Amino acid sequence: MGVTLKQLAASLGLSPTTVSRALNGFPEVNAATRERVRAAATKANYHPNTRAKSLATGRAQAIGHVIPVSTSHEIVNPIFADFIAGAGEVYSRAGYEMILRVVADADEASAYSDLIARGAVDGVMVHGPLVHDPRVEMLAGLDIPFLLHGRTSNVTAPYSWLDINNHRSFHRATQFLIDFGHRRIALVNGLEEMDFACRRRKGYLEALSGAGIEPDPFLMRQAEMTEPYGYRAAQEMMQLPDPPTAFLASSMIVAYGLRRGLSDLGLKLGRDVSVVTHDDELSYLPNDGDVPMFTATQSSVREAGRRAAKMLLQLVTDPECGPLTELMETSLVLGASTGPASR
Amino acid sequence: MGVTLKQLAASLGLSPTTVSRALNGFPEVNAATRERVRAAATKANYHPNTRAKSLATGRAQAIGHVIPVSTSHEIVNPIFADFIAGAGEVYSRAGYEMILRVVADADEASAYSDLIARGAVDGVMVHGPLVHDPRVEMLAGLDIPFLLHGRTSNVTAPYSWLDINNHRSFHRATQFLIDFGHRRIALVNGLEEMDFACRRRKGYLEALSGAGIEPDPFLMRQAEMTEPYGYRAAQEMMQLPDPPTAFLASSMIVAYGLRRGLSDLGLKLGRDVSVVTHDDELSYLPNDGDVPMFTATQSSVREAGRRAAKMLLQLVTDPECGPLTELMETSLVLGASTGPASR
DNA sequence: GCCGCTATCCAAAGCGGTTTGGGGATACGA
DNA sequence: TCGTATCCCCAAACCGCTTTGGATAGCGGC
Repeated sequence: MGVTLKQLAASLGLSPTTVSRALNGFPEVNAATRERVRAAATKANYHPNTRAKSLATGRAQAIGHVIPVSTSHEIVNPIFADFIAGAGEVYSRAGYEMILRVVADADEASAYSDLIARGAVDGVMVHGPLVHDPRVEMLAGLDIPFLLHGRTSNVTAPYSWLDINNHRSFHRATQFLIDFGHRRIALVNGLEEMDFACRRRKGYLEALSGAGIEPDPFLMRQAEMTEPYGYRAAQEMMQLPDPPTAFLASSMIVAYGLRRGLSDLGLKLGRDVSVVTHDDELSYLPNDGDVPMFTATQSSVREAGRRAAKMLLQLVTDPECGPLTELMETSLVLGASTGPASR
Repeated sequence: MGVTLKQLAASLGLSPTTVSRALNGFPEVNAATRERVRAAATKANYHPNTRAKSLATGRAQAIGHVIPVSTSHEIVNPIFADFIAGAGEVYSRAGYEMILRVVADADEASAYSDLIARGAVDGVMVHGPLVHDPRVEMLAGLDIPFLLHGRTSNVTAPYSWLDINNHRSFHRATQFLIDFGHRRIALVNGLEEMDFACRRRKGYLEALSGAGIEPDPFLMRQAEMTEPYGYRAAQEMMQLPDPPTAFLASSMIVAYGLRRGLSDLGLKLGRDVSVVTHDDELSYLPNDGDVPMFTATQSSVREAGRRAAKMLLQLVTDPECGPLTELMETSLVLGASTGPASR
């Protein structure tokens, strides 16, 4: 399907060389000829074969994304969709293809090396980094640009990443609740083997200790971020002898669960109990309006995808431009879910 | 990066031909030689270059997915993530790559034809088909296998698709509510230019008319399926002079919104008001447990992704195997959100 | 008329694989 | 001893594009 460069050249009575140069904007071709070639190309709906082109140039014009699916619970992190949508926009505009691999997390390392060894991609995006993540060192030894969405904590050598300031976000959120008089503040976190969750916890703990509040293990949870997880956390923690007066949630989904759990107990958000959540600004769970439903540390994961893609493309075009890093700050927006500690 | 076939052959004192045949399991090569080649290949971490291979064979070994992003509201449909996770599994196992394009819906047609003209893919998956969808006819003229996740209604020529029985699902769900004595049943649907939403509406209307119930335009809504949309629908419809006693929602996200809207009005699901929703079984919004929260027509979109991918691969390997179609039935599971019409 | 330049174009050699069409041993039968 | 079938292996062409290294022609200057 589709005409080839050779056919196009033959139909024009020109050599493939000239046609190639005409279309790629090289100077050594007559302006009139170039126009003639261009017209014929669009008329014949000519598009250069990607595989041939990249074989000849040595550039794949593609970026690889490997999205891990935890074998244990088979959860697909809902933020991937928005992140990828953001990144995809940038790739399309730059003429890059996005190639996606969905793999069980055990096979992730091999998925990367396979992709690279086959020359299928010019760079890779690393999703969902763990606190101790072997992938970074593996990729560092593979001589290909890569960028983490997030960071990892056990790697000393510099690498490129884009992250949000999880530590500061949760420190601020916790401090905000403390300022409102809360002292029993629960943390309903994601799995703390994930780097982002670990940093959030640290921010939370630091704010508590800054206020002289002893952390209570009964008020800290970690799990995959589903709605029922939030529900159970609310229900169970509120039955403690000394229940929390405020909750800190790691995602909107969890916050919805909290809200349901609390409202089933007859408690009203912002009056009886406070909730602050992180909000990735997923398009189908908007937290806006005149007064947002939740007080939230918010940062668009879609925008993160866009920026990360731009950074990675920069690394691809100029591998020497050094490790690129960006720390996005979140904004703490006030919603209806928080209020002063009652009692 | 990575050794080439030629280098590997040279290091073994063999010709590229023999090495290629040894690795690809052709019979005309000595068993001992084959083993020697295999060992050397794994030792050198040899992986054939994808672009070269597919250029030589003429097969791209890749499937294209074009995911549209509505320019108006910039919503990324959350079911994409799970569908793609399911499809991705199948592709990896079959040695196919998944290439993804995220485009504004206006550019969608050109995204497909570009992908195909460049020879980047062997087949394409069509997402989110509309009632009147120009893409199907376009693709039919392009001589490449394609498969719709869903169906479209204005195309007479046969084509391949995998869909759930939206009509029957919503007919059953509506009938179920009618059997419980409900007569004021609201439909909180997705955008009805989408084929799935249109079929759901038809199923709903048919069940109503079968019971001699006149549909009420005030009880029917359509919009992009966000949580606040569900919330507003509940709040506003319950203020009607003759409010609904039951709701039919097109997604879990919308159902969550309904639930919040109703509970803010002091109404309890299953007792004061009934809600039935469609449930795509997204991993982070599980609707299971001893008694699921929502009565739901359910069908795993992840499984749909797996099956669709298998069908498409079948079409790719044997283009003559004719249009393939599969209609998945949903199961109606009873949850805590429904009860007999009060009063 | 010859030289050197510039402006245009082209032939051919890759890129890294697969595949066609042999070709040299070795073994076997006559 | 020769022919021939079988087993292994290889040289070379090809996939569709880019790119190197000329080649040709036109033109002004001496």
